[in-house]
Amino acid sequence: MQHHLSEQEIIRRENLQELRNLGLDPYPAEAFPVNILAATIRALYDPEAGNFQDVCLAGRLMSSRVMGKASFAELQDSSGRIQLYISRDEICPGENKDLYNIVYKKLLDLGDFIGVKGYAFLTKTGELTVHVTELKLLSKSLRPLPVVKTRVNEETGETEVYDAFSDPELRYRQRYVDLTVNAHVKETFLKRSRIISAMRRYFDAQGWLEVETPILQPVHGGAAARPFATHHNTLDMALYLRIANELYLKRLIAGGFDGVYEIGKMFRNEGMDRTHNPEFTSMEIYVAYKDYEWMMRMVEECLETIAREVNGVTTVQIGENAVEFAGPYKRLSMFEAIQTYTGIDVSDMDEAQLRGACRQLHIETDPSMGKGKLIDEIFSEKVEDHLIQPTYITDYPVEMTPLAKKHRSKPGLVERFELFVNGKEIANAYSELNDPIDQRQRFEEQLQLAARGDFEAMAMDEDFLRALEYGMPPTSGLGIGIDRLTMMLTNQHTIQEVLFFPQMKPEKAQGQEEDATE
RNA sequence: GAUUCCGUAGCUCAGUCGGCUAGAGCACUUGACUUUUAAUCAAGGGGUCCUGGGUUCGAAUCCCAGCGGAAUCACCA
Repeated sequence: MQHHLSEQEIIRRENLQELRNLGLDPYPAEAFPVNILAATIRALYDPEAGNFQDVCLAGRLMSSRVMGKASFAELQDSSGRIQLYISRDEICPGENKDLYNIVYKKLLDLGDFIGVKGYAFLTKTGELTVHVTELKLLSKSLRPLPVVKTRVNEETGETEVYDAFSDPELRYRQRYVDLTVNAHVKETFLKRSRIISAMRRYFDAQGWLEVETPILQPVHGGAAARPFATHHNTLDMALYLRIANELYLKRLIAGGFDGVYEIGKMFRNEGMDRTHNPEFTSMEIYVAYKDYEWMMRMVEECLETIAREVNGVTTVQIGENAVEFAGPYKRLSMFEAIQTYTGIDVSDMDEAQLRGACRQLHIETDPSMGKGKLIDEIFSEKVEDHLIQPTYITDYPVEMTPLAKKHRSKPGLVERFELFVNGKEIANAYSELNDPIDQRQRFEEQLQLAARGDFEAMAMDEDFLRALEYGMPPTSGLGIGIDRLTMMLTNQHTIQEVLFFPQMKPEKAQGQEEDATE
């Protein structure tokens, strides 16, 4: 249904028709022979050499200052903006001045895609400018973009922004507008893309294989979370959108691959906030014949490489903190960390003693919590916030971690680490449990937790157990939350700022059917 | 899910002890101007004050409900 047109939209549609009446196609089909980006000219123009004398570029018309028979305008392409100088007699060499007087001055609107040919020069105020010799409309814009203006304050030297397009709802719902008018937004997403490609390059260079595993899973396993449920009509069976891919990747290690990794979406039917979106991107990797000690060294090298490739340096400013991603990272066992920040030694406590410790620390508990969960509560309440510089927390209680191998020397613990940066977990890794009998027992303990009311307890996966029974080599596995990592490396503090299209409520509540899934 | 705050022009925002025709800047329209740059100058148009009820002689303003959003808190990455 057509929305109510504003005055400015009506004018743009009239301009569109007027262009057609003049025989100009507002949406021409043919390619435009772009040969340069604005940023390239800006970086390499040399007034002495007089280079860039035959440029052809295209983008949106973002501002226009008409001064009679000459105009200055700004063109914005994928790389940024550059000023245009448009002189009437230059683009209209003959008697007919319509292209300038009518098409350019009256029928073009801000936001239109145009193509120009011309040559670079410096104006007498020193602004790098493309002197336009040819001008062509490439695509008409029918809605006005927000006009964001900036000025450099001469006293402070800071760039001041006027009329910023800043409403988060509008920015997320209309990301195309956000990307067009807010240059820093584009920068964040470019970095996100570079983070993923740098990670992929690093893994590929080690000879590990990128794989894809099912998103639709009959048994949701590999993590503690509530899934989205769906239904396959032909098979007439329940399927779940994956909450993790861990158990499938380990099947592939059992199948004989030395290293496999997957970068992909996971789906969890849980709350949404500044750090959680229902679908998010995770990287999981499994490497045979390795352990979690080896994995810690690998993660250090990998993150240092990524930080360097994305930001050029290994130090990242995250809010108030300068975080150093070059390894080696500090290591603390979970019990050491709790002792350090609470003064309490929980290493030998039973469930009742742990409840007492929680009371002492003013941490709420409920009866469904087992020993592992109680320790986890103390840790997240009292320790996490202190872990600013990259820190490995190692050796978790076995109750918390049903898929990790028991510690080689510390009874009751597993060989697991999580990496914390700026008070948040960004990686989780184990020496993977490959003893099928132990694994079956762990699943059974999870079933008991589920019976006590823990919704997040894992389900038994018989096929995975069958794979382990055939045999899986000793393996170390790692998961990294790509969105969280991106937030850190780009200094963004909401997940919505690193997702192009964060999940939102429907735009119009009226006339929308609510799904009866609650 | 809980609490607090917000919703006025295309954009950013003023405007509430309830009171005349709801304002500003940018954007838009008309005109002037051949090296400007938040271009300038002159004139002009543009509003479901989120929606629906209520109180009142009178509601953008007060009350109730709803919708949408933000922040903080709780849980999962």
